[in-house]
Amino acid sequence: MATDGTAPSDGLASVSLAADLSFLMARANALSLAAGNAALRPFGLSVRSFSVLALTVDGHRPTQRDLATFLRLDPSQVVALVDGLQQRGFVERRPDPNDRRANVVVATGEGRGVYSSAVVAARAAERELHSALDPAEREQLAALLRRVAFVD
Amino acid sequence: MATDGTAPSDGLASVSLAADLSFLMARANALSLAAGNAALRPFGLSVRSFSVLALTVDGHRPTQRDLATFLRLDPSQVVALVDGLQQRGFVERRPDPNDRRANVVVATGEGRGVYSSAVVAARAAERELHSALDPAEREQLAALLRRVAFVD
DNA sequence: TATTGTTATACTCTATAACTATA
DNA sequence: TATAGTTATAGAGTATAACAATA
Repeated sequence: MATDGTAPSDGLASVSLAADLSFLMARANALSLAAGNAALRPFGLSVRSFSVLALTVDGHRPTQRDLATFLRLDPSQVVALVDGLQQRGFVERRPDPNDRRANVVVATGEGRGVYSSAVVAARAAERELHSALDPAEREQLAALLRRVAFVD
Repeated sequence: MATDGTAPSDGLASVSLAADLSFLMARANALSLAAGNAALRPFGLSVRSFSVLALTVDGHRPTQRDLATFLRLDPSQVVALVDGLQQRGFVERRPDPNDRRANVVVATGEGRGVYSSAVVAARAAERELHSALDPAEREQLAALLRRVAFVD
């Protein structure tokens, strides 16, 4: 392709890198992240803060440490994320009755309301991004990713 | 699970977020990025700089603009990446004979040597990360990701 | 002694705007 | 008028170390 010495415009897609799982994953994730953040911005959320909110709205009462472990974040990052959500009135810190060192993070009524709207927008953006795949393929992709993401 | 009001240790895996394609992709990519960077560090490379080097070693003569477009990076980021690779003697900037504004980026002999070692380490790290999948499943994952990553 | 949340710091990554030289 | 490369800068995101309160 470029054996003639000319600069290709988009022939790069034929390079070995394009067969690289890591590269494909990075590229797909970049698109996913951008679409997710764009969809969540009107709600004052990012993919990151949405993830924290999602973990507090359906009956779980995670400590900040639980959030850090599950989201693979440093505890200091969770502090900043919970600060942001608390300032907007979406979550509250409550003392953990089982451990006086720990804070349990719970969604407020307002937080649950914002989440229920935001999750619809996020799912729509996700479907849009994966419109090249049919529902069965989407489930197949999720199953494969789950096995890679949760090897532990 | 937490309907009794106690804080779960890892029950978060049952939350709706874990079924979220974007979340799974972000998590899988984070693992992939960490493994890739660790594997490439001994060569003085990161996943990012490795990608640039890979695009210059097999006969292509991309301009910096080509690199930015294909890697979905801002041109200013490509400047910094090429600077780093050039300082290590892995690539050179050459004037583009077809456009005096543009630089063509070409790998040096040393750059090609480092790449051929680094790509082995990167592929090994990738296989290790995806050890939960058999070869057919890995190809299936790559095919699905390719269709999401290259919708264009 | 070890752990939870916190603060502080630094380093990478990302996004943006402006400038120059060419087209 | 638009494009390639560059510079500068500011904002995210990430990683690390240290500290007070508690286990």
